[in-house]
Amino acid sequence: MLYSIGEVAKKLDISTYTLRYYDKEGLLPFVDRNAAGRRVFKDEDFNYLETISCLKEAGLPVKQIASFIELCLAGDRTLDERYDFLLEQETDLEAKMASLQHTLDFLRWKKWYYKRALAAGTESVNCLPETTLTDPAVRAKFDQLVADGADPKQLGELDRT
Amino acid sequence: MLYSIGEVAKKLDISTYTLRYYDKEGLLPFVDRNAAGRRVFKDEDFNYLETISCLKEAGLPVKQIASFIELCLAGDRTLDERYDFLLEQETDLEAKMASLQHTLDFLRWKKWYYKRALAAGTESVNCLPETTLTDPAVRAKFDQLVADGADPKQLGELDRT
DNA sequence: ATAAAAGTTAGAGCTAGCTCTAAGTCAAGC
DNA sequence: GCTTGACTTAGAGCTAGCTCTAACTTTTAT
Repeated sequence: MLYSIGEVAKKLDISTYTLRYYDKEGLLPFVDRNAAGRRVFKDEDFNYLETISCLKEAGLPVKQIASFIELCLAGDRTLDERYDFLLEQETDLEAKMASLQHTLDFLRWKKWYYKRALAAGTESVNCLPETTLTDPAVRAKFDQLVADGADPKQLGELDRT
Repeated sequence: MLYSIGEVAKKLDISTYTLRYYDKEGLLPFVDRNAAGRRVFKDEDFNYLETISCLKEAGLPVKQIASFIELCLAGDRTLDERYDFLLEQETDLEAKMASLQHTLDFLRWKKWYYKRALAAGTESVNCLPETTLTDPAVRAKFDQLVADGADPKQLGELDRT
């Protein structure tokens, strides 16, 4: 099976502009051309496209993805380099996810903070007297609930019955 | 305690340029000025700065963060809006993390793929005969190992003794 | 045979998020 | 009193990643 750039764009739900931009940046050196100079995608190209979209999702800049694709096309002598590259991306992504988990923890603490404020009708229930500084005891209370096994997501959940 | 823009920049490990840019974009309306017009940060401002850096980490555009900060300064009448905002960010971030988990799964499958290729000395062990299409049976094997309880991270780990 | 749809290139334009420069003010140390 | 360094503003400049335009060619449908 062969596919035009428009068909590929539709399948991957991206614009033909973007695909041509990727090609220009060296992400699609594997794409063939027909006699008229039009891009012709093959079934096996979707292997590469899947890899590209994965690396993009992981947050890699286009140039780095291009150099990985280049390694792929260079044949079996770059197998170890490709493995190392993927290992590095795995490590980076694990770090990123850990960081996002902290961000999520923060959002949940703040949700609980606002749930308390809503119940009291005022944010000041969470603050030290006469200030807008968060009362460390309030934060400690939240941490304690979580340490005692409460689900941080549900702790901040509002009853809207 | 009061802090200059330079001190805050050092504490947060960002540039003073960036802090002024944030101010220009409305992220720091809470920062006071001294008689000479210089920015003066208070201890309680770090509450906001922590929130800002959390929302940035979550991937929110600066303008959206600015509108949340505006809500915060508007007082108790916006408590419910602020709660809803955080709830939405939590939902979005959960979706994002799920998507990154898929990306990580893909990287680990590819690591295993290359581990196999390295062991054989050639990528073709993973492909259908006479093609560069990944053999579905190879992929299925990996999925089976994971389904049987193997750690996808360790499956692709290389022995480098 | 011709009109519409889809492809091609080169290159301009756009947005977000910084990052820096220029010209000037202010504060601290010698 | 003078230099050094940190601050101020307005606005220019930069990069990444698209996104689109213009001018042209090819393919498809009527």
